[in-house]
Amino acid sequence: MSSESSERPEIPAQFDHRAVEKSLYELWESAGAFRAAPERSVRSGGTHAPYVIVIPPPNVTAVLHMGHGLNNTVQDVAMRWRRMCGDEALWVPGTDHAGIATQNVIEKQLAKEGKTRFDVGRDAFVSRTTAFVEETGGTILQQLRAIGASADWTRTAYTLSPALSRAVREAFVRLYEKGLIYRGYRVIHWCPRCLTSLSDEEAEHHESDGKLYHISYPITPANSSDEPRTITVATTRPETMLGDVAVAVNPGDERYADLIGRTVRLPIAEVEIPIVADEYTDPTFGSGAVKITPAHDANDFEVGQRHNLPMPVIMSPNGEMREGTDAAGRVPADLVGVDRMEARTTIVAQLQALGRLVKIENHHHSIRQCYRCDTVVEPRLSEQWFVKMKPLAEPALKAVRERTIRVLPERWEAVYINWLEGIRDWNISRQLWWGHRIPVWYCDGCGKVTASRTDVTTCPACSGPVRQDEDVLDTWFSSGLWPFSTLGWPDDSADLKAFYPTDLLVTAPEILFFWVARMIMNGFAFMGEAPFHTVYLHGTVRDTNHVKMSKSLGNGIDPLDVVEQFGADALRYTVIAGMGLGADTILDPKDLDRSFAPGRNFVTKLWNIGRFLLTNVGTATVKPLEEIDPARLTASDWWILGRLNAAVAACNAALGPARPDHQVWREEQKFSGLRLNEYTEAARGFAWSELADWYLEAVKSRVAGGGDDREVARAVLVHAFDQALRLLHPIVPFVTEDLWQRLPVAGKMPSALLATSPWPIGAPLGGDAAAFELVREAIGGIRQLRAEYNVPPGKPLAGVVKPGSAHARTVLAAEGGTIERMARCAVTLVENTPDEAAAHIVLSDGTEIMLPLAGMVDVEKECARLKSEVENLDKQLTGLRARLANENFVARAKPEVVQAERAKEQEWSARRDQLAAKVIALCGA
RNA sequence: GGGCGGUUAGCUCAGUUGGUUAGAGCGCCACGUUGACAUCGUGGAGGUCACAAGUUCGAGUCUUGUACCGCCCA
Repeated sequence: MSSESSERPEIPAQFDHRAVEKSLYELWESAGAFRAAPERSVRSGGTHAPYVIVIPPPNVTAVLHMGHGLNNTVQDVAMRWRRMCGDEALWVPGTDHAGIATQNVIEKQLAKEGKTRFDVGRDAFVSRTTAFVEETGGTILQQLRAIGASADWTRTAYTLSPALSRAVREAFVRLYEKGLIYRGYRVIHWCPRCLTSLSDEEAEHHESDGKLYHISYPITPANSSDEPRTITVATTRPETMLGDVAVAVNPGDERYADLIGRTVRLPIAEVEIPIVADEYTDPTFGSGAVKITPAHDANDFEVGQRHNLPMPVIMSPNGEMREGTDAAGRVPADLVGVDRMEARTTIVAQLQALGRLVKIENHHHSIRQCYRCDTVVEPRLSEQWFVKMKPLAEPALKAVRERTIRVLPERWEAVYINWLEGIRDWNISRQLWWGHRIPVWYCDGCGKVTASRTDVTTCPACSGPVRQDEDVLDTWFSSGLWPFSTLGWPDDSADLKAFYPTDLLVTAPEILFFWVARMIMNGFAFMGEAPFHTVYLHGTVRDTNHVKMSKSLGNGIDPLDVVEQFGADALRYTVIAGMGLGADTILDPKDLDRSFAPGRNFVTKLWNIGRFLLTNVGTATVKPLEEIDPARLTASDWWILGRLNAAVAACNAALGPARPDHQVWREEQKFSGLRLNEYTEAARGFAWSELADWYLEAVKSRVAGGGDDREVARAVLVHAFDQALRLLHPIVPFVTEDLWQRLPVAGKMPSALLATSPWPIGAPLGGDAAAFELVREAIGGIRQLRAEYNVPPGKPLAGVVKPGSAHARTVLAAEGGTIERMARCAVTLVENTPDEAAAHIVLSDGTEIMLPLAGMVDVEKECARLKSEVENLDKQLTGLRARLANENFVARAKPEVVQAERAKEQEWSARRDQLAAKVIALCGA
């Protein structure tokens, strides 16, 4: 035995993720592997192309769930891939102050103490919330480390930090100065529970089975002899009738033509309101007459404006019936203070008693609910700040249409364009206390309104006292600045120069409008450039019933449980391998073992490959492949190097291109890349199905032996494994780094990390990678016969082989040992196979293998098997020949297709004849 | 009501400009521990690509329609 046998390293039998993940993460972090340096970016005179991702900032109160797990794993795969490719990779982490969500958390705390925020007051409330965030706010970022997220933590951002708050003020004031922010009275979406207005996006549509109430309003007689008449209106919200100011009919509707200009007496409220003509009224819906409630319906508001109608508000902010602006005398005493839902029941009963209720129909429609608390949204007239969106949307539309920005999967581009084309102004006022207070000051003395980057204490016009707007900005206003506010904007910072624009944005389609579109608009508005060139929208994590996972439904999976049980790598591998572009991820919260089996199994397999390889290779330094004389490489060596090249190419094709060549995506590249499942399959297939299943087996005896060939085998083996680990590192960073650290590679610095090692590059191949395919086919054939004849896998066999060519003879002679070991079958090369009772197989190149299997071969069975194979080939050949006989095919198909079909015909028919001859010899038929 | 998407193996999904006998993982069946790995190995079964019509030499792939499911918007 050589001295190296005593240098077998100790490798644990199992990869103990609990013991190593934390220390590996600390190793990366302490080495600064995730830290980006602006001076290295080519934009700042450096030599590295920057590759930047800004994290979709999780809510500061959030804890990690599978949605975060998936989202951040995708980003980390991209980051680690680009880092290894030599980019100056920057992943900016951070959190979002999440106005409504965070305020809700603190309000719930207060409720437990029997208090409301109004009891404690604004300042105390904000202090309390700030303290809460300081205490718990870093939780989710800490949790991201557990799944291996390679973010640059030195750049951790927070939307409500002083720096980012300054960016918010700058953005607000700039838009205000350009006239793109204005204040106005509108019917907005109001959440009576959160007590704030919502944007269109925050008021979500939900299908619901409601009722359509038909109510007759008595028409006021023109004179005493006038017949009593009524007009019937249809509504889903009868309680709003107290705020009715008109009945509208379509001007072309003959049924009502003579009534236009008359008035009706509104029941219950007992006020006189006009009948007006307006195109808005759909004559085919309901009765063709519609009640107009301008303060509680956005469409009615517009009708009201057109006809100069009053706009009485008949509900209080918390959704109780109450006389508000312009509503004096409209709400009867018995309804005051009654909740709007209860008021509906009461009013319907009263209408019935009055004989005014004509009928009630079932009506399927969609109603808006608050995206935070699901409360039915109340349209409500109020004064709010708005962003004028049309001018901002134009460059954002253009960018996608002209391929500066691509959205994957492709179908979301259509959704994005459709939304931007119909964009409406954005209500950015929130009647909350937690958030960026609107930087506008009012002077009650002279009426001056001042928007300012710095706090205003006295009126710039009259020096009188001023008061700041009470409201805060929509959280999405600040997150919309994220790609540049996190890099130091509005300062002309080194980071901004080096890293803006960013590259990739990874998120869920739900926030395409909320966030992605607004970042794009802001990118153009404030930076003059798109904030990123690629938007990658991934699917949703669901349970086996396809229900979205959520804490409240109890069907969630805690990623940290998964990490604890199976390791971060298993979690990552499972979600990445199973993720088609834009496809949902289905996991079973009741069976984590099964759900995460793909990842767990793969990590175990990879560990075992490494363990075997390392113990057999030993600790002595392995020569780099370049120092090995190519003439010494065997068929299996060339084969695995060829497969490696193919795997590298497949991984690159699945992942890239990383960025457009010249700012704009070429049409043919626009939707390519980021096929993470394909990438995973290519890397997995190489490591498992090729390296482990074939090469490792083929090379075993060479590595166990001694002499020069052992050096060759060690060099090829370690090279192939090293490259495999690199390909796999972005997916399973921990186990690959652990194994890679143990590789006895020559010249490797002790401080070297796989995380910052170069991504594999395919190398030109100097030998025949295909020769070994014949060996694999021979082994497969023998194994198949073994299984068919129920020959135990352990029982050695002796086979006779007639090579199909001189080349095959050479290969089989050289690799006979491999076949013997892998198929447990010694092979003897012959000129002609004897015609005796035996099991046969013919390989694609015509090589015949015969296993005598004395006493085991059932001649009848073997004949049947061979005959069925001949029949099968005949069937295939019939189709193939028909195609080739078709003049149209030969004339119109591409030449290379025809050529391939001809070659196939040759091969199949030769094989068929060979098998048919076998049948005659063996079965005499 | 408008728009978009999906329907491929028992399950979850791939399938690039139309071109071999449509793939992977999990699950299933049979056999198997010769120590890298039973979280494994070897072999295998399983699909008229939702349905109908059309274009084409050729359709899972393109066109139209139908059914069912889902998403976005009003």
